[in-house]
Amino acid sequence: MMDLYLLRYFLAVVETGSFTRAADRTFVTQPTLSAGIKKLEAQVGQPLFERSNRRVFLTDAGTRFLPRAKAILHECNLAMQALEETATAPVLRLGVLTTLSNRAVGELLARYKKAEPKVTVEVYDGTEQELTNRLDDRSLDYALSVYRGEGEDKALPLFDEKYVFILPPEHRLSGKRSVGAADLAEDYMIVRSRCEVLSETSRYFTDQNVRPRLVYRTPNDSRAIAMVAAGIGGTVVPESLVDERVTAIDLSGFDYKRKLALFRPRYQLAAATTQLAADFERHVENCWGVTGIMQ
Amino acid sequence: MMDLYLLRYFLAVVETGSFTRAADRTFVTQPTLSAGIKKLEAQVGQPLFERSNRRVFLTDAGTRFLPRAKAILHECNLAMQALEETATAPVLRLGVLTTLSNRAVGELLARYKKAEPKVTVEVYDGTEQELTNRLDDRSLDYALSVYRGEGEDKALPLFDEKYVFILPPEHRLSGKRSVGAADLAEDYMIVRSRCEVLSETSRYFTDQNVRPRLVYRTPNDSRAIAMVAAGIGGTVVPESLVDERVTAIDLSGFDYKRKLALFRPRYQLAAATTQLAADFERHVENCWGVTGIMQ
DNA sequence: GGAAACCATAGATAACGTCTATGATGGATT
DNA sequence: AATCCATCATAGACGTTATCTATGGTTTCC
Repeated sequence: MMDLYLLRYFLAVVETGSFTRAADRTFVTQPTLSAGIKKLEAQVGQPLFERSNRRVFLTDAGTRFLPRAKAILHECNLAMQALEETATAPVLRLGVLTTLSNRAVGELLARYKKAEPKVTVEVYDGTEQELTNRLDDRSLDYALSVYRGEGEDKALPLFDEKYVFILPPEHRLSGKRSVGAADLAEDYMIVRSRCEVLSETSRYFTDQNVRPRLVYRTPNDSRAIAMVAAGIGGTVVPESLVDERVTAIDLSGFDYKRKLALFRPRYQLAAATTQLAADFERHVENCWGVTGIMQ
Repeated sequence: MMDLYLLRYFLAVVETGSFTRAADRTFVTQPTLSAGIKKLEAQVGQPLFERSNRRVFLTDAGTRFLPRAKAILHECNLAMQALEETATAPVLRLGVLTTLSNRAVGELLARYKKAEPKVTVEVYDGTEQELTNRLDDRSLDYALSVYRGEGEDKALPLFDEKYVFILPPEHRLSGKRSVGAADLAEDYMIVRSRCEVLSETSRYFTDQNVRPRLVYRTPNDSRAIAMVAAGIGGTVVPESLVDERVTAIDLSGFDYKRKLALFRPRYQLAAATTQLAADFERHVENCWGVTGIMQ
């Protein structure tokens, strides 16, 4: 495990181009800094600098490490800032799975806002794992994500939805109700890199000896749908993501579905917010309950 | 500055609920861990645990610190992983300002993909500051962001666009070409928390003694627009974000514009990628040049 | 050729992290 | 009520570490 003071030495060398100037900047002597860099290189297991003719250059490992070192120290600063901030007015911090429909989430929260105009909802995107982690580390209160059988103390089950394949409206297949993998053999595929059924989708095609050409990959579903609408290719999405800019068709034999849930806080809420939380949970259940999204 | 080994002690205490068990988990003795927690509390300047009747509870500061401590150690793990990863096939890492139109960016990249089908483009969202930081720390190659007069070595200037106010189509003002602040005095305001002209927007209304009610705040522009379309309120957006779900009107006297630019790599590209980069820059200039977005 | 600049090593030393031993406190048991 | 047990805090000892000064080795500049 590396030491933060060594990261400071490392960044000082990168910024100054010299061990001697870096030592000045970090208020130690040059031999101390030299030994510190040596120690850091031992900790990470490979050289970070190439010393050549009294000059210092980053190695490939050093270049790769540099943004990470900055991120670590940035997180440390955020940690100190978090401690310094005065407690702000309480808000509801809601995580939302990136693959959820913006429109559906917007409508859900619009209705909630009408019912509870004083509540501030902070919305955070994330992958399943990110949302789970943030619930665990208490940086989120609630999360809308995929249900995987968690107990009722952790999750309020919501509705099911299936996956469909979306295409530009002018696509030759856009009038069809359902197609097979072979129908898409010559088509372009857009990859939503955060799709829950990414590997299933891949297997669906490879099992039928079909290999659509991958032309674009993005974690941002709105961008993926925009790319479909723009005509660059098609992609698999949960049904609720379909909008009027694209055409949805079924994939024969692709029967995967996902069930959503509202994940509950993993810590004891303050007394002042338990009623607010209960109201929020009821609202979500009313709007997105097991019978589907309320129209 | 805090020490990482102390963060490990801290998390062990949180996870086990006890200094003694945390000491076991971190392979030190209980007095060592106790002193370590004391040292960490000195470093951060406030108590993180409340010791009460031989039990340990997180203080408010400790609760606030916990996700940050986890994030720091997570970044350290990412740093180590980054060093361990073998060099992957080179890609073009493009940062895109969160307030850019998904549709416009999608079309830009769709055209590029047609011209250069073999290039993998990784797209990352961020605020201006985040994109600048990531260009600086070399975790992005290019970025599409707001131009603020940077030199040609850093940025390729693109087109201008103005800001407009968007409303749900059925709004009473939606037929008008232009409105004043007073016309919106009783309306609801959605805040795109990453808008470049957030403070100017606030000042526009307060200068005219108007205080629209803030009902929703989100960093996600797609969600903000979905909320407008859902009828919850209106918001200020750059013109290119307007789509058919909403109505755009001008705000009288709100003359702010933004100029976009393609920000260039802040390091020497490898020889193998200089041609690719030049092609990409030309593509962007052709599509989003100073005359506006190519239709 | 000598001076200057810069990184690496050696040895000394103060500071540090950890140990054992023990104290203080409160709850559980008898 | 007395005793035992569990747990955190403190004290002192000690091995290790981070930093210092001194100096060596190499390269560049004048």
